Amino acid sequence: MTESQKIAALVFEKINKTPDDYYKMYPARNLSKKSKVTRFAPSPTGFLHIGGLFASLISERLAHQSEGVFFLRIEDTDKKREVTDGVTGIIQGLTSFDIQIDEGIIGFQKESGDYGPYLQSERALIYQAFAKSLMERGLAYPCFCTEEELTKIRERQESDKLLPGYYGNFAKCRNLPQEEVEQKIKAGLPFVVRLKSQGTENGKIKFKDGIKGEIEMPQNISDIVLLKSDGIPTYHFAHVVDDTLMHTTDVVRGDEWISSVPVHLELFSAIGQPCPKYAHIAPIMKESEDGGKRKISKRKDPEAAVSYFLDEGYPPEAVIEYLLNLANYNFEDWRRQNPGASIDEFPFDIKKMSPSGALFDLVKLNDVSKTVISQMTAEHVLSSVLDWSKNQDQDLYTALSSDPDYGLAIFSIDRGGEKPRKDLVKWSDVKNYVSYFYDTLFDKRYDIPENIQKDDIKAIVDYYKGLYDSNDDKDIWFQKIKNLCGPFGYASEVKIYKKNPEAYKGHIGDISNIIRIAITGRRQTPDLYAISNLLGKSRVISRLEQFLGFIGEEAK
RNA sequence: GGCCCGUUGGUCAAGCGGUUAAGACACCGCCCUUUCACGGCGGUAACAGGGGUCCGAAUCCCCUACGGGUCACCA
Repeated sequence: MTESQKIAALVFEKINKTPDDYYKMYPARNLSKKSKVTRFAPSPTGFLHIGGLFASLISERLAHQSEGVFFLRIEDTDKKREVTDGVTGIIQGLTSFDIQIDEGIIGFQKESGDYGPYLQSERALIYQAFAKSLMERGLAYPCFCTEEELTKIRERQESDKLLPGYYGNFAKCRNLPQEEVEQKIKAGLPFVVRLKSQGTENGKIKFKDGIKGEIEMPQNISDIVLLKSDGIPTYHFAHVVDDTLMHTTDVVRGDEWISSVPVHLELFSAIGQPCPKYAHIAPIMKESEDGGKRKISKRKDPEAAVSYFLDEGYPPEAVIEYLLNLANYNFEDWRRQNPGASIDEFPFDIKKMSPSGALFDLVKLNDVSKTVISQMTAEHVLSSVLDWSKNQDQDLYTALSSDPDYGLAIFSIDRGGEKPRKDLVKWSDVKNYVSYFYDTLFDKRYDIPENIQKDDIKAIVDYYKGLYDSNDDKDIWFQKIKNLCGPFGYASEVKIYKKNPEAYKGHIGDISNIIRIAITGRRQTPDLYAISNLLGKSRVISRLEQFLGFIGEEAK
């Protein structure tokens, strides 16, 4: 028995499995060569972040486009930062946005797949077996340095402007004699397990990142911590062990990890396994207070949490489309050519991802969302609004659910066809959009144009009230409005007005607008004829009377 | 500070040694139109700066500036 083996046996006396045992337990996946295995591996430290959704979306696309597997692993190795319900929040977030998880943690205390457990806190023995093997081979060692000692080292390195880290002469425990290790362990001193780095000061490593391209960096020379004093691994070690055992082929993660790639590469080589392909994605940014860019932050920006978009009532698919847009510039073109196609058919290409961080553009999201909603069926809109309003707007929910057919009729106006309207950006816009259809919701706020005299408005509405007949077909109805123009000094067609604007007070548009406002309160609505029909004669008349009363008050 | 990454209109971006430097959003104008919207047409607006290499540079190289990341028993 070598000295290293003796120390390993002492440190890990209860560990009797070897990495080989685990390789047998978790054999290669039965997938074709081109199939990618990807994962999302968040720590449950809060809600699902928009960046996390972005990374999962990309990972999921990569896997499912290649008939591979996308799994969810939870990195709960830091109990201090953990949040109750963190895991549930992440799963709910992913499910709301229709990210299909094939394997791993798939629900509350629910797991599926042959490569588990997928909760890192339940994998302690596995990491320890790998650490033991490294120690036996002299590639890891126990370190008894206290926090104070480490702080001192760091301070010295800072003041002497040396490379920070536990390496070279600073690595006091790197070559402790066996007897001393033995004695300290028997004395019950706490210790961590460190990598005995084989890197050299001037050595370089090269790797190819799927997004950033060729990158050259100095080798890792630091004896980083593998196992913390509680026996739980650090991220670095867990990543290497897990992604080896779970046969991950492509690791997609935020580019804050790029500087630890040298560590990961050394770790893979230490356990003698190939490393996966890496793709480091740039963070989603936000315009900062001083006009610059900064990473979108959980604390400052509500939109950092994906729940924000759900609460606001953005359809999940709109957010996904926007994100896809950010990921691949050609997505928009594809969508235009394939309206209605499932995003599964979009040939997502990781090489098309930008190496630099994009500003989150709410205005653009709004545009995408408008288009998405405009292409939904009335049934889809109604059920989505119902779902949303149930938790977010009781009054709206009560009104809509009281008569689903009526609601359906409302959302059917001007929907479908070649050029659907794009009035709705998100479900929270709906109340304002439908309020005039419901006496309980109607706000009676009239948006009256300034350029028309109150007396005219009053007279026009009064006159219209007299000639409105719910039995008229659309042409007759419209002809009546046209006929109304002349007597009040308005042109019955826009063209006529434009030829000779001086001759008129305005044109038929102004007249229709007044009627529109009288009935609905607002200047922008879909087809007024359809609205009137839905409202029914008595309500149209009473609306007109209500308006007349209002404008009478105003005149005083 | 060391090490990495990045920088094309307001925003997202195409571009891979020769282009009138695409397209989308936003903005403006016109047309269509019973309003608004939708749609159509058009417009304003960009290669961070400086050096090279080359007949020729947004594109290749170097420097500078700015932005971001990272240097934990956090992920």
